[in-house]
Amino acid sequence: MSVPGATRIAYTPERLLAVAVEVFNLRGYDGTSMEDLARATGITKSSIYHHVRSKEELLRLAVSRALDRIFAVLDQPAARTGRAIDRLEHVVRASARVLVDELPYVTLLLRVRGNTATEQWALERRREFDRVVATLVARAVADGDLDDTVEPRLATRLLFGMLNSAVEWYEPARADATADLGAAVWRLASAGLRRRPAGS
Amino acid sequence: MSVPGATRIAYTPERLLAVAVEVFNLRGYDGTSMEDLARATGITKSSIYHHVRSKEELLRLAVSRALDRIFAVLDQPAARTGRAIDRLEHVVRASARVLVDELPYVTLLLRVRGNTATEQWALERRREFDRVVATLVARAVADGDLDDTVEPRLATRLLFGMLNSAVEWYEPARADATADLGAAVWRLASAGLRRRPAGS
DNA sequence: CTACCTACCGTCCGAACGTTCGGTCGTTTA
DNA sequence: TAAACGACCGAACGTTCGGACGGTAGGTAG
Repeated sequence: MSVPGATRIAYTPERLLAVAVEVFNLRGYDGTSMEDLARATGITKSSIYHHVRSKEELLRLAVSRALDRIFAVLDQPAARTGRAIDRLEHVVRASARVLVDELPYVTLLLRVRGNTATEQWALERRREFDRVVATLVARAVADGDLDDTVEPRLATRLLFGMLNSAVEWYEPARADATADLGAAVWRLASAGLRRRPAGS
Repeated sequence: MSVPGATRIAYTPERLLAVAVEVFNLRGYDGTSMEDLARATGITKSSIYHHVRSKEELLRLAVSRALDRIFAVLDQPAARTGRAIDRLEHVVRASARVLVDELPYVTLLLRVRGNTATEQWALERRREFDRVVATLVARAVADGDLDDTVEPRLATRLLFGMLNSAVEWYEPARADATADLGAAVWRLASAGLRRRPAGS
């Protein structure tokens, strides 16, 4: 932690995690060996075990981080008060911001398959998030703001399927038309792609 | 395992593949051992090698099947002639049908990460499909059928992100509101979820 | 100087991995 | 009836896996 100019940069669990998550996303968690991590970090396998207890702990730290940020969205004032449709819009836009800001961690979270206890816990929390959003959609339908032929659970899945697909193609480096992912998703989901016949 | 009265049902590569793909989707390809497959098939590891050359061959057979069906969509007449917007609608609906009909194979295809040569080839073919669809979207914009603020590549990714997310939640057994996945996806993508102010 | 700490390394372990091999057994063919 | 075949098995192969262990270099504190 001391900063004596040009000495070796020591690993913290945080920095180690960042490297590990990149490799996990490249090769898949199961497809990544501790040797792969050693190569990517520049330290040996045994040194990694100085910082973390196990390979699975790295996974747990990563998905916890992603889940914490995502659930924090639901606690924001704009997600808790006001008209359901506006709360929904806020959740979509804020989730998109989390996805972009924490891209590697969210990516890993969305690829979890349920092999270990950690992964099953992650899946359960994701389902919980979906349930909350589906409730929001249902209220927006009841309010008359969403088409009443919309099935809330289906709409939620398509909406977040669209948003979450970004982990497969979003490139933070490129400052292209996808500057605001949340805006693009919300626009498509609420108004559709089709050209409006007349004004507005 | 054999019951005295009944004749033994022998495995074909096809039947073996069906079982293997189910397990791959449950545990992930890298997370599945040949022992896992042996347990799931009821024959031994060595017997599996009587039918297929390697574990990777099972993956190749599976993703080939999915890719063949998906690319067949682009060759259908309705995808090759007519107004771009109608061709696009057909591609979405027909892709949805393929996704549902070949759910396990498409699921596996969409989870491929590029670890082996087989996987990289699968990724490249998927990109090719996306390119064709993006061209279709661009033409529909040029025709004035899609909003001209729509960025073709982004729209394509969101559209198919939405559709492809179905592999994570679609249950063929349940005959619920998602009877026609393609219709639901196309409806959301073209018109959006929002309630229209007045008639139509 | 000594004692101690943190970050790291080299070496090793048992288990599990994908794959191979020699062989068995019931059915089909000649 | 004898030969051939297809489907399968048990045991083992060399390799790689996640992880353990005993060290050591260098900074800091007394």
